[in-house]
Amino acid sequence: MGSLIERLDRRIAEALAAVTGIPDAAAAVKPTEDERFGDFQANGVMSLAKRLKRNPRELAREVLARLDLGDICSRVETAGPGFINLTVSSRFLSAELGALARDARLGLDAAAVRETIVVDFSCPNVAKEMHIGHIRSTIIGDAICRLLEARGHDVRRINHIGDWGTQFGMLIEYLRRTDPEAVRGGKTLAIGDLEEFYRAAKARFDADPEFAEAARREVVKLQAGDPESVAVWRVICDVSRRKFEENYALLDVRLEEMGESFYNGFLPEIAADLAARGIARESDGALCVFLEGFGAPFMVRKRDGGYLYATTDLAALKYRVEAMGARRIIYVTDARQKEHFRQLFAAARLAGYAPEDVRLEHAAFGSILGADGAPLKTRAGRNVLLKDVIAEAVARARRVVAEKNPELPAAEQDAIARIIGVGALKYFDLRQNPSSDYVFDWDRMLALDGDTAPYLQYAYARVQSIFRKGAVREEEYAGVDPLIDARVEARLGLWLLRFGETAAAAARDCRPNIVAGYLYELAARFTAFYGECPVLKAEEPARAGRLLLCRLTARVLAAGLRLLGIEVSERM
RNA sequence: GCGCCAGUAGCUCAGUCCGGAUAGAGCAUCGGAUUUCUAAUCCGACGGCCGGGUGUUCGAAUCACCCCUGGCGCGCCA
Repeated sequence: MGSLIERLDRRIAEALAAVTGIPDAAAAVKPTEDERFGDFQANGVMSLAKRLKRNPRELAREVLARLDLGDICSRVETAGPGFINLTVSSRFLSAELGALARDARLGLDAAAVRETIVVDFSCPNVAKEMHIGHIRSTIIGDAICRLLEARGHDVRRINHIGDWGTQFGMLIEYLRRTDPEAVRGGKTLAIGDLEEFYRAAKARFDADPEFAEAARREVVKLQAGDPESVAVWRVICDVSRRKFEENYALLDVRLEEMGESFYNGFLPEIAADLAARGIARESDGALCVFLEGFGAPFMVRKRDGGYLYATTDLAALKYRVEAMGARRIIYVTDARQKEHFRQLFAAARLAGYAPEDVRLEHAAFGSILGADGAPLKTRAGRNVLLKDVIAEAVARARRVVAEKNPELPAAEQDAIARIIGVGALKYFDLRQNPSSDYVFDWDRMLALDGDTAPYLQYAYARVQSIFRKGAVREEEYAGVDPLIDARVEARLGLWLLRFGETAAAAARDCRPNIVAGYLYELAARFTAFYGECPVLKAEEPARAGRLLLCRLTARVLAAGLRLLGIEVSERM
């Protein structure tokens, strides 16, 4: 059936086509920004009039004469230079809300075509602790996956971890020397702190020439598949993986690991294929793809014969298209890699690894800055660890819960603090357009007022409180078409109807912030309704209708937050 | 040098792809609301040459061109 906007758009487009004879005339229906202009407006008449060199107001009147929207609207009128303003009737709104309440999907329809979509996100490096630099990719990537999954797609959440490369020689050699038992048996491992381990290995590498030489020999052995080297490499990867999983569990993020090493065997054939077909050629001893419009070539093999991340990315892309059947590949990485991905996509198209109808997207995100405007670091100038950030968010939330609701049992306070703390952390990131940088601010993130997760979660808890307080049974409101009397009810109801189209737009554009903005507005409209309209004490039939609005609000809030990977609490 | 991104209220940001009505929100500030379903709330006020300029258009934060400022990226790291 489509969203209300789509339906209005279609009807008006038909009238436009009938009047002008232009079949693809766009009605351009949008919600109004000012309520005096009704609920929706169609802007299409004006641009069409321009094209036809006609008077837009006159054209609008003709379209209006052709238009019968009596089943949806209580008022349809032309205004200004050629707008058509639409006001939805309360009878229609009531029926739509009744139908929405009976829809398990809350208007969020599955996409017309189910596609396999690869989302490449998180991607930490083995032997390094996850830090603040991984939070955006992990949180945004997860939200994008949830959005696409909600649209019914077959989403592959790929963790393209950095588990291969020259630094492994150093790490393997270091582990051999400092924990030979772990290397042999692998049962216990002395790597407590991955950051520390990496730093120590690096320090030794820089200071000890004999060690450095041994490390270089290790690289060769590892790449040649030496069993013992591979075994030690596995041990290091396993330790890292366990560390990553701790973070993912805290964040409730699920990933499928396919690291760089997975593509190792494909690299020579990629280079050979590109060279054989003349797509890449030698330059200064290196093998490069020269792409039009780029300053630098796309290098796939170094002078020394080694491969680069460009080669791995190309191999991964090819694999995803050919072996996994991806119709869309989304890379959730730092905006600084924009040029790299433009080159990667161009090279993949040129090589035929990605046919034109496979969409390649770089969902780029900006940096997290400290209060000083520089990228966020600890006071000592180190990376802020992800687990520390999560712990701090939960601890801060815990203090607030204890202050606001001291009578709750400690265990429940803990559980609520986790939901609020992690939710606040995620929401603070997701509410902004991914592409922009943002300033990290604990106080704003966990503030109880304004556009924050706690505010949304609180709105949810308040709705649930109504049902608890009134010991409301489902039969009391299920199946009714709510009476829409008050303006605040209509405003809430109209907004509830837009959940599906909003989530679909966010999924299409890889923009979780669209959902965040929607939910904030929903919570605001709900609290306005809540403040003005008594629910439990209302007379029937208003009471049942308001209960239905409350139930719908709670469901949409929970479902919407769920799309962002944020949980709700029945009480807070 | 070449390229990419950003510049919107005191602060933090939406809106820019696809041009519409008087440019929105949050915070901060100020004023108001509570015998009432969680005040972790709500209502109101204040606050803008949308970095500058030129152009296209009935109409520009949005499109084009030029300039200024800041950030970032640019062959053998990822």
